[in-house]
This record gives sequence, structure tokens and C-alpha cells, in this order.
Amino acid sequence: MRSRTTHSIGFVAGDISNPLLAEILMGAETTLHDAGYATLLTNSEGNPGRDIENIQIFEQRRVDGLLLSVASEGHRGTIASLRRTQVPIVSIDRNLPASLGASFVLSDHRTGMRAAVEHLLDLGHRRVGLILGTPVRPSIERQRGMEEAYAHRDLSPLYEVRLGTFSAEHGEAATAELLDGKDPPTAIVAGGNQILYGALKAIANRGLELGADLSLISCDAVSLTELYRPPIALIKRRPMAMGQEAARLLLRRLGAGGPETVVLPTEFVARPSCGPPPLHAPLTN
Amino acid sequence: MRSRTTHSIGFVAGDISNPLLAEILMGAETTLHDAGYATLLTNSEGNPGRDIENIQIFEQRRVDGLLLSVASEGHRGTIASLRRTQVPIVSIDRNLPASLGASFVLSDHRTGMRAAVEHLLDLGHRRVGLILGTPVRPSIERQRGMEEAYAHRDLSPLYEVRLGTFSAEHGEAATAELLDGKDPPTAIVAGGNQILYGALKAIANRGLELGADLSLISCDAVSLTELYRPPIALIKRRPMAMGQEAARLLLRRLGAGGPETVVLPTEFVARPSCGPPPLHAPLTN
DNA sequence: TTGTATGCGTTATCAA
DNA sequence: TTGATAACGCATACAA
Repeated sequence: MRSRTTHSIGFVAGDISNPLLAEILMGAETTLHDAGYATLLTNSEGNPGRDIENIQIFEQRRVDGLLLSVASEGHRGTIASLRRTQVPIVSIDRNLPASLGASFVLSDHRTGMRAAVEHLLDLGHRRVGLILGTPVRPSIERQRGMEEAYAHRDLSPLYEVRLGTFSAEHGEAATAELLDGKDPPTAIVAGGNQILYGALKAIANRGLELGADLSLISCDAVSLTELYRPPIALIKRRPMAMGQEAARLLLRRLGAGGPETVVLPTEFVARPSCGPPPLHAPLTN
Repeated sequence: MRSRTTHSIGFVAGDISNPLLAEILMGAETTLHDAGYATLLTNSEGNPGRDIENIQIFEQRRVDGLLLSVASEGHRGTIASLRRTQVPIVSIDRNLPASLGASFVLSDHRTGMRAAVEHLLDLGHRRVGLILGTPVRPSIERQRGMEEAYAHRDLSPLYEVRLGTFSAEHGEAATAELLDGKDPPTAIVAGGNQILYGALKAIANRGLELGADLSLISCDAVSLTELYRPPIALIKRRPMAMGQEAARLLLRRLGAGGPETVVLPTEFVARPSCGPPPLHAPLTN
């Protein structure tokens, strides 16, 4: 008498301790719960191998669908696991081969980043440091937004990009390198909230005043950005809406709809952490 | 040939968007994953009705055990649902009737709070405001720690306690009331990280300088406490260890062990957000 | 044609 | 040293 469906959904999360992902998860969980589905959660901690394991675990448990934010987009094993999986897939802010037939919920990081960098260029900055996490879609789109801003103003690409991990450690190390290097940037964009924490630590250690000695922009709104003094400019999005949208896309797939892609906007919010570059900084180009 | 167990665990969380709970969850999930268990997560959003729903969902899915942090400890319906449940239960930082035969992982909030308040009393404070969330174990234990500190010094209980919810809104409103009232406190203790955000907002709105005009102590270490200027004193614990311990207790129950209780320590960390009370404050008692 | 995307082959790295 | 696994890069194919 029972249907073949388990009325459960698997969520493969990269790092649950990230408050952003927690919000996405909450949005998805709430929507799925209202539709009568339980959410199973697993944690990969940024490890592609555990992504594969987790996908297999969900396969064994016969979940009706998968929500996932994979650790590595191009990873051969991950793609192979997903190809074997029969259930609908919704990818959250990650690019996957179209042949998988997945749905996508993506943030338009590029537009927000472009607006942020144009704001810095308007203020007179020319050397900007961009600190990114692993080379997954959000990082790549953010870099493109940076490139577009410079290209649109016909300026030489004097920005410096530091790829790494979405960790406070990388944020701190990259900020230190940028600030201690030759021709240090007059503005820094932190591409993730853990990266922001690390960057702030390095900045505070050097006694630099935000908005005067150095400008700073954060990706994603953490409470810290509005409570910090001065308040920190940010590229905003709505993570809970992202989770809800992911859940809705999955529910449509379960109702026999085809794969869809939804792109959600990001918005730049100027705040006093951005000011004109210090006068002694070399204004090239 | 398959065992009757589903090798899955249900985690009933109050509010996943709380970074503290996210860390507890991650600790539990990692340990359970290593033991071959998948973690199912549901979210109650502080609503006892949804606690009951979620417990029933897990019952239907035949999970092997439950980890939970209930919204309301005394709630009749919640207790009744738990009584019906056949699987082992581990309660995280919540009191439940002993007749349920649950295991417990608890934080020793009282000791940390007592040390924190004694620090304030040593600095000369007599009027302290304590902002708490809902009346569950952490709040109750924190209040007791406050009481003990005053009693141990033979001081009149000039502290003021504000129970409410674990939200930034309550933190801001309660801080505003305390500061705008007659005989305002010279120090405030924020009993939860969302409460801290609200309190800081109210304090910043009034242009008060921490450590000089007002002293502030936070419960639980959010990155904000070390990045804020001045850094904010806190009562520290290890949420990830709490999740791991909860998972271990549950695994022991699954291996036919009896119910156990583990109490994990909290530690007060003094920081510059605490200073002597301003001279113009009335020093009573 | 140019940019983009995908799949395969190769190398590098780490752990046993 | 060997095995496995992850990162890199090229060639191809498709689309704008």
C-alpha cells in the first residue's frame, strides 16, 4: 500500500558550520517539510571523496532527490557518482555538466561584484586585492565581475587575485601577503564570510583603519558587517531564498517537470569601510 | 539478510541558522558518519508543535536513535511523543524527565556564568543586566550562576534578568529597556549569540563605549567577540565537542549501553569589553 | 570564428 | 614503492 517513494531528500553540504550554508539548508528544509519530505543531511567538509561517499549513502537510502553543493565541480568521481544516480538533482551554486540533467539554483555573483569594484574604481582605487576560496562557480564568477569592471572602464587589470580555500586561515594569509607585498592594494574584497574573518584579523593586526588606510568589501551578509565599526560594505544575497528555490525546483522535478535553472540576484551595498585610497598610494593608469 | 536497523539517526534541531547549533550538528554528523550512520535533520524553529511533528516523522522513518534539543522542556505533547518512541534518545543541553531514560550532554553554564559575574563584581559592578532566551536549561543555569556569584559575595541581588527568546530582536529590546530604565545596569551579559547581536546594536545606537561606559559579556564564542573593538569577554564552550559527545553517547546506547549524562565545562575569558563601572554610577550595597 | 563546455589522458601528490 | 586519488591540461565539439 505504501508508495515506492521514501519522501526523503538528501542534502550534500560542503560545510555545515558555514552560517550561509546553514541558512540555505534552513530555507530548503522548511519548504521540503511543508511538502511532506524529510531532509537528510551529510557533510563533506570540502572533501570530494566524501562527496562521493555521501552521494552513495543517499543512493542506498533511496532518497527521492538530491540537493547538493559539491566540493569540486570538475571532479571525475563526483560526476560519475551523480551520473549513476537515478533521482533528480538540484545543484546549489555549482556548475555541473549539462549531461547530468540537473536543475540549478545560482547566485549572480558577477553583477554584484562588478558593481562593488566599479564603486571602488569610482573612489579612485586602482589596485584591488580579491581573495577567493576554491575555484568553484562563486569564485569564478566573482573574478569575472572584477575583470568586467576593469574592462568596462578601460583600465589595466591592476587587481590581484588569490585563490585558496573558503577558510579564515586563507583569508588571513592572503591579506597578509597582499598588504606586505610590493605595491599593496588599496582595497580588498573578501570572497566568503570565513575569508572575511581572516582578512579582518590581518587588518586589525596591522592597525589599519578601514575606509581610510584600506577599503574592504565582503561577499555575503554576516551580522559582523553591520556591527563592525566602521560598517563593512558587502555584496548581498538571500541565502534562505536560495534554499527555498532549490527545494521548489526539486519538488517540480519530483512532479515530473524538466530541469530548470534559476539565477538569483546579488546586490552591492556601499558602507563606510570603503573610502578613497590614501594619498600616498601610487595612482597608476 | 539486511538488519532491521536503518543506520540513520534523527536530529531535531531548534534553529539551524544558529551557528552554534550548526557546529554541534557538524560534530555529531562527523562522528556518526564515521560509525556508518547517516544523519537526518529536521528544524523546529523554536516551535514545540514542530518538535512533535519531527519526532513522529523520525519514528515513521525508523531511525535508530534521536538527538534532540527540544524547544520547550516541559511541553506535554513533546514528552508524550518521546515516551512513545522506542529508540534511544540523547538530549542536548535540555532537561527531560528521567523516566524517559534518555542520555544527556549538558554544558556547565552555571560555573562559567558565576566566574563571569564574579569578574564583574571584582571590577566594582553591582547592577548587572542578564538577558536570557526561552526558559530552557541553559537560561536557567545561567541565572543560577548569576545568583550564586552574588550570594557568594554576600551582596544584595541588584541584578536584573530578562527572559525572552534567543533572538536579536529580544536582545536589542531588552538592552534598550535596561539602559533606558531607572538605575540602569553598568554591565550586561548576553545569554546567546543572537541576543549578543541585538545588544550590540542597541549599545552602538546609544554611542556607548564598551569597557568604559558599559561592560559586556557574551555567552558562546562567535567570531564577532574577538574581532569587535574592544574585544568582547565571553563564556566559552566547545560546541563541536558537544556534538561529538552526543553522537558517542548515542552510539553507546545503540551498542546496548544504558543512559548516561555527560557535563562539559564552560570557561570565562576576560576581555577589554569589561572595565570598572563609570564613576557616576550609584554604587549601592 | 571565438568563446565555452566537456571528456579524456597525463602528471603530481599523498598514504599505505 | 606502489596504489589510489586529485589536479592539470589538451583536444574536441558545440553554440553564439
